[in-house]
Amino acid sequence: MRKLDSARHENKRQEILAAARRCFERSGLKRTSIADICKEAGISPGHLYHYFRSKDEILATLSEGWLDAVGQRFEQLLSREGDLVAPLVEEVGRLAPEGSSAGAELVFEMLAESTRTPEIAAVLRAHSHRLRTLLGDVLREGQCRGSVNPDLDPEAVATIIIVMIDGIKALALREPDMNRRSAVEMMQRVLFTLIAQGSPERRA
Amino acid sequence: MRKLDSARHENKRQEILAAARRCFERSGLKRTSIADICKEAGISPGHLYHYFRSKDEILATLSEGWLDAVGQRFEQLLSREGDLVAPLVEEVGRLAPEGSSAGAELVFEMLAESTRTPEIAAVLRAHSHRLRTLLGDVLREGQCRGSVNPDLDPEAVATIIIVMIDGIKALALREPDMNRRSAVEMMQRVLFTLIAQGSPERRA
Amino acid sequence: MRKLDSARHENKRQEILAAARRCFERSGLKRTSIADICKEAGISPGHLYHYFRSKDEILATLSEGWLDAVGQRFEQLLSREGDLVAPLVEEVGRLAPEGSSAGAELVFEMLAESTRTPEIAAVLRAHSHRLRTLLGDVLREGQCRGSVNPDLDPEAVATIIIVMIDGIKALALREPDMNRRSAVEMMQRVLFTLIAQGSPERRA
Amino acid sequence: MRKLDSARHENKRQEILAAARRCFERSGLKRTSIADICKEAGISPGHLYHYFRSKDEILATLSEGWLDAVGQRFEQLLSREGDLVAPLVEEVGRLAPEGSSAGAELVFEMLAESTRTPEIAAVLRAHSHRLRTLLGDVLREGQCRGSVNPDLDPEAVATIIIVMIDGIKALALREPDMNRRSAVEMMQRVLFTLIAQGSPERRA
DNA sequence: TATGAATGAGGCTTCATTCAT
DNA sequence: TATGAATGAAGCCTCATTCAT
Repeated sequence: MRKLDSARHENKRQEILAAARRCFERSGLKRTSIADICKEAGISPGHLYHYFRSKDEILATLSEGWLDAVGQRFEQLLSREGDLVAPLVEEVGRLAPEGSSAGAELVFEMLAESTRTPEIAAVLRAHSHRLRTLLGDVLREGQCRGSVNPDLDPEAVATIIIVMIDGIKALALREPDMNRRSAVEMMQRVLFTLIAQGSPERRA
Repeated sequence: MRKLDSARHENKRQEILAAARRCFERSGLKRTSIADICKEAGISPGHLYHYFRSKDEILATLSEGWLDAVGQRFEQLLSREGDLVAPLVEEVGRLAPEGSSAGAELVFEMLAESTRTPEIAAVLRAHSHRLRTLLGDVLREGQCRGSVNPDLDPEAVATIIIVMIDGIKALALREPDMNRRSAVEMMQRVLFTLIAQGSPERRA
Repeated sequence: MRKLDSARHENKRQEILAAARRCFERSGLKRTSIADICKEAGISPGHLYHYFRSKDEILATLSEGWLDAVGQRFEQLLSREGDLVAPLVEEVGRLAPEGSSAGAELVFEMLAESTRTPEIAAVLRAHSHRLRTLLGDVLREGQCRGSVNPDLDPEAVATIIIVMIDGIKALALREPDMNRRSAVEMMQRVLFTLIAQGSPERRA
Repeated sequence: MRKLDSARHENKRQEILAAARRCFERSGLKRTSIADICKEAGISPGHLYHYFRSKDEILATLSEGWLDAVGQRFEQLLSREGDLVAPLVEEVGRLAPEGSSAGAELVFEMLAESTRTPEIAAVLRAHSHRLRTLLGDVLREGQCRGSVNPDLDPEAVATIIIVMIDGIKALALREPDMNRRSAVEMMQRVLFTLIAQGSPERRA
């Protein structure tokens, strides 16, 4: 009984989160009202408060799940065989939103909010840490396997990668009509040059 | 007579803009109400509308001025003698917010808003274009002077630089406590390697 | 359960409409604020928006209901036996506001607004059409029964009647203290002469 | 000196009135702000208060002048030779706004306001009286000349005419797209039949 | 678990009018 | 005579949240 109920509860929670996500992506954080989310989720305003204590909690929960997904993709890299550099660079390129700006606005709205909402700041920080750790692990593994330049500091490179990912998302918003392909490719080349093991005299 | 009056008008406008900027930086775009700005500027709620037609117009004006400032710094590069690569890389590094996050939130809030507010999108797009042109000019000039790798496409590199600048600002918000020095330095190194023409042993 | 709830909802809607109507009649369209209506209805300012999307919607709904009532009175004429001319003329006379100006101001405020508010214009136009159709039907029926002059164009006469009704309402506002009885009677006589079939010497 | 000044003053007053009229006709009574009038008149908001004590005073003054014009047209009828009925009916028909609704909204906005603004009520009442007197005079003169039915009460007929004029203006707002020609003609025919002395078989 | 009625503060903006110059 | 800066109350509407059922 309990199990069932809590499973049901969790289900509904996820449904609401999904609805919230759709709303946020459609209309933005601030422009999405609780009423909007309820309508999208097909529940009543009052009922939502059985599942979440506040709008902020919805956002926080949502963000965690959403950022988790990004993390997972990098985690999978580790389980691959052979060269890691190419797949890593590939994966970074894939994060560049191709057509739409995906949920990039949401990230930026969160970044903007983070100075004033500690919970959001915490979520973002946690995600950064995790992503850096993951990327660091990948790079370290790459160094073991000999495909990544052993002179590099994995964490610093990981940070560079994070910077680039955010930067490209920003670009997608700054110039939605731009063909970002060439920029992304050049960025991938830069990254490849930076990471790949090769003629060691090219780098310090 | 006229001059004086319109000077006064312009003065007040600037005062209000300054007040708005303080408010935006203190509380964020959406959390700042017209009333807040008026209080900060020491005027009555209605009076603000003698100077600006709407909250959006305030933001747009503010942004233009603010983004202009960034543009000017790059413009000055062009008037320099000798090598342009080092100063350029230097300048990019300087945009990495050292202690506070400067007005970075504002940019991200604007990026977040841009999907839904065409005016803001226009401002951001215009700034991107201008910045890319400026950076492109600097790089081209560098190619003429022989300090920049002539094989590079100036516009593509300019785009990379913009991506990096935004990315670093995001980083400053993601991890405010982080020592970003090393990350910035590494990024500068990457940039230098990308741009600079010639013997790689020139750099550490 | 459902039924009950939506009945309740409808009830409250009607209460609010009634309150709005009282306010409009007391203070006029533009001088009545949402706050006034809420106070009159005994609800909070925000709550009104559960029932109506805007002040305009309130007006439109109100008007429809109100204009419907007028329409019904003419509809009933059709179900009568015998002569239709006298009852019709009677009914028109009854529309002349006796003591107070009833809701005449409201109509005129709507007429004044109609040039600038398409929704209101639509309501008024729809009502005119409906009224003309109704009156036309009555007149046609009268022609069948032989009491209405068969040479008349029912629609044109219907239009004349509408003109007279509006004109009398205007008169009630132009000269509230005037004894409108004689004017109304003369107008009825004119109408009768115009419509009625038969010996012309019957009327002066 | 005085004369000149007060002539100038009067001039400016008229200019402002003209500007106000344009604004009122363009945007309606309530939607026209003092600022709008000032812009249209090319003066500053503060300055307007040298010429008029309030917005209401502007409206009152304007209305007087405007309604005067209508009065004058009927006054001229009296100075005509011969038959008065045809010209009178003609004149009434001319008041039916052909294409645009002219300033009809303004009248109705005033009618709507009149219940709550005694000054406006007074203006409207005065105008009604004057118009009735004028029309009464015309009709009486017609009776003397033998072209108007001597059995009629001139004041009552005058009232009917006023009613019809207002009613047609309302019609022009109710159905702006309607071809009002036939309605107006029928109304003129009705009026003619009512007023004219003589063989009743002349008209349908 | 579920509803939706209800709140009330707060947001942006407008505007008639006054006042210093 | 003329300006336009300045006021502040009010208007319409939104919305996160609570509460009775």
